[in-house]
Amino acid sequence: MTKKQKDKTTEEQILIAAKKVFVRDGMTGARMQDIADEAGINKALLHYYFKNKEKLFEVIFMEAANRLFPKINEIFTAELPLFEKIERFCDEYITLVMENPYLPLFVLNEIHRDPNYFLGKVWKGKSTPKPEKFLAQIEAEKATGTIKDIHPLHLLMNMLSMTIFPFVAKPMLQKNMGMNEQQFRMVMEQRKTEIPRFIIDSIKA
Amino acid sequence: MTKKQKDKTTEEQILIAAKKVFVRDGMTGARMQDIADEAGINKALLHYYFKNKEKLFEVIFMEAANRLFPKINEIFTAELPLFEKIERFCDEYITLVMENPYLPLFVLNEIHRDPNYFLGKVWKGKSTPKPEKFLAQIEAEKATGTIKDIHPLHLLMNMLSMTIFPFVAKPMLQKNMGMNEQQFRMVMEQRKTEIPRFIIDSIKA
DNA sequence: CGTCATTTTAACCAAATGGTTAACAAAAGT
DNA sequence: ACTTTTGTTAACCATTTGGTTAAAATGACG
Repeated sequence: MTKKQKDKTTEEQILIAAKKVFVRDGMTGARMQDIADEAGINKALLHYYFKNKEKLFEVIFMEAANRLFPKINEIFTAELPLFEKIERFCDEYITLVMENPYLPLFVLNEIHRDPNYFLGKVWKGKSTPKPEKFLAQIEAEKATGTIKDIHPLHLLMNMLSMTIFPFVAKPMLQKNMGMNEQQFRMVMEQRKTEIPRFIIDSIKA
Repeated sequence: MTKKQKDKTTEEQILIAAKKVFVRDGMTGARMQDIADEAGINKALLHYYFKNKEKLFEVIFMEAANRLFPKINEIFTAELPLFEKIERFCDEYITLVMENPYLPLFVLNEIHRDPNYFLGKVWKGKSTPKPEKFLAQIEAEKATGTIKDIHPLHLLMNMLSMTIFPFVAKPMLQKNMGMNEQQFRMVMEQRKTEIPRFIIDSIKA
């Protein structure tokens, strides 16, 4: 290609395949051959486009992490009333993750596998979350008497838990409670409003 | 040994080592050599006590699953007022998982890796959860007017999420929010009472 | 066309890994 | 004591796996 043709087809194919396999099997479980097969190409071609497994993984992981974390960080920095912040976060985050329901488990998993890699690659400079502002906002609302005396950190953890956990536990919910794809989507759709309602009911003075 | 001596030292050593390695690296990531090293024995001895990796894994996984699930099921079947049920569950479950903080991620992970294995081995006969009773109890409380009109399934999911998720996200919380082991323990200790308070504040009429 | 860079492939390689074998040590049973 | 069973080890094997090589297509461009 002279400069940059429109058809990155092969590289794109690889990235799509790699994402699928990595998210499904994790860094250790993923096999280069599987990715090659999934992309419909030769295994050597993988190393032609991406030097090695680690490099390829990094691209996929970074893309996943950079999709999940900035949205969380938004609620820390946004200039919005607390309740509205909570409502928008739950709605937007569930919408976001709905497109890739297995991303959270994948990311959590890899952080668990190598916390320092995560710290160095993802957290370095880029969108470093500053919870302080959000926590301070909660303290402020407590002072003005709009919400009860709840510990800010727990409120934050509660919101994140209720929003993210169902995705992490998705296979269990499906196998255990006999939830099919359709039902899962419906329940998560409900949770966009159920979680904020649940939280606000709990903390409003 | 004549019948069953008191020193199952070797087998116990293996199980301790296997648990450590499997929970840390998962089924695919775990290496038999690592387990052998961790147990301070020869690799062949592993296969002497446990036929193969899968068999050894099964023992570890089943033990983990059978530690985590029955407690959840308890809240479905227990004969207790709703609020008390919630309080006791959060307290007991956090206490339980605190002893093995990485078990939830491990189990969730393996269910994700092979949902049918989980369904067949763990869910088969043994302690099959019946959420119906718990959900019915919530409906009943709604009818008597002690709690608001919340969807039972969401209440259940909320409680499980807030209780379990922090353990799944533990490495992230530690690396991100700069939480050390001591702080994590303290926060989880608080959550034993914070979560029930949060829930009850939200749903009590 | 012919040349040069880019893309793609088949064959290959070294290391890692799950698992086996056969021999050896230590008890247990007699 | 000696025979048998149980526990343990070093060496080995077959397969898998990430990665390389060299050659063949493919295409850009004069």
